[in-house]
Amino acid sequence: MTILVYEEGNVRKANVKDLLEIVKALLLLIPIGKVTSYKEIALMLGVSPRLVGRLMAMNDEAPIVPCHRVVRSNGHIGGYSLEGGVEIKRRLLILEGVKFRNREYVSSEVMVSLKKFYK
DNA sequence: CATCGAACCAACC
DNA sequence: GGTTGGTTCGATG
Repeated sequence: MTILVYEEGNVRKANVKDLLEIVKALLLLIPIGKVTSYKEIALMLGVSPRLVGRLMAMNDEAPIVPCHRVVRSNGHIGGYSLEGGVEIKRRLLILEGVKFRNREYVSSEVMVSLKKFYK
């Protein structure tokens, strides 16, 4: 369960459980009607975007912890492993006021950087 | 814009 | 050990 994390020029150990808690906290910072990307979170944590996706899937408190507000870096809606799949994800986002460019992509203006809230 | 291949990395079998 | 994802990037047309 322990993995390596690249942080501020150093490599340190962390376990997936801890990362999951951090990710949850980050997700709660995303304003309603906005989204962020797997990449953004991956860069902040120093892990691979794929792992971020896995962490989302491990989130047992969805949609209270809004893992549906995370999309691909190019705006594509991405995936959703919970009951209902991407359909539910899209519905939740629309419900929150997220604008879509088309069925698969959110509008670029709803992407928000989490770094603003960091530090 | 769309598709493709490769790198990604812990979980799962 | 091989496969599988809630991905990304660069190359190509």
